[in-house]
Parts: sequence; C-alpha cells; structure tokens
Amino acid sequence: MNYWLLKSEPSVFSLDDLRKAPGGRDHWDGVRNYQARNYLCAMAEGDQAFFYHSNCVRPGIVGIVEICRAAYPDHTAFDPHSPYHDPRSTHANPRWYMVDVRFLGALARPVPLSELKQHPELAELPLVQRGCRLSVMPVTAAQWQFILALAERNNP
DNA sequence: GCCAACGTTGGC
DNA sequence: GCCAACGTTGGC
Repeated sequence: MNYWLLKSEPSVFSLDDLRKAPGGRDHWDGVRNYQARNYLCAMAEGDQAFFYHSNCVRPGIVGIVEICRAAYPDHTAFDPHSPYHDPRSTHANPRWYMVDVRFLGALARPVPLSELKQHPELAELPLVQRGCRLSVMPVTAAQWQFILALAERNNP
C-alpha cells in the first residue's frame, strides 16, 4: 500500500464536504497538471492519502482518505460547461484522470504547513519545498507515520 | 490582494 | 528546441 497527499482549497471542496458526501465518497476531479496526473494514475485501491487544505487561513493537513477507485478518465474535461473543460482530452484519448476517494477521518489535530516545515524528517516532502505547486504527491511510510505522530501531540 | 515561483504555450 | 510571455498556484 502506498501513501499520498491531496491538496484542495476548502472553499471549493473541503474535508467536511467529503465527509458529508453520500457514503463519504466522491471523485477527485480537476487535476490538470501532468506530474499530478501521473501520481493519480499510480494510485491503487486501498492506498491512503492525507487531505490538505490549501489557499486558506490555516493551510495544513486535516484528514485522511482512502483511494476507493483507481484512476479513470476525468469526465469534467469532456464537459464544455465545466471549469475544468479541456477540448484536447477526448473519450478516445483521455488526457486527464481522476480517482475516487472515501473519507476515513479527521486528524485528532490538524497539522499546519508552518509546523510541517519545522521538521527535518519532512524535508523531502514536496509539499514543504520551495515554490511547490504540486497538488498530488507521494508520501513515504516514514513521513506518513511521522505526521500521524505529530497530529497526536497536543502541543506542537 | 500581493507577488514569487512555477508550468504551459507558441513564435521563431 | 529555445525562451519570452502568459496564466496559475498558493503562502503570506
């Protein structure tokens, strides 16, 4: 099993939105970056991912989700009315993909980006690196466990 | 809202 | 294939 991190702007789609979705499941659509897409396509059912809130007052990791369906074509790219429409993606030759995710839980304590940046153990995590704009990224088992332990601490 | 950093586009 | 221009991301 592999671990990942998924970024989302909470004003667009928050962890709470996923929790309240039917079955706690939803599509992870709208990824329009090749590297992020390649990571989406590398995901397997049963993998787990951190849910990260970006572009908000307190950017940070807030919860955990499970990948419940491996990558398949992102249909929002085919829809001319979608903000994610991309005419270069066709049914015959899809350019963009999405996975389905399922809410597993909120962290006992959200771990803000400012705190993640303070730990040398996480220096290799793309999220904390300069100018990182990647919205889907791998997390090593060691990083995963370290972050879970951080979330269990009452005082950062 | 500012702006640095980045990815993409397209002329050449 | 280079690279300037442009649009986007996302922390602050």
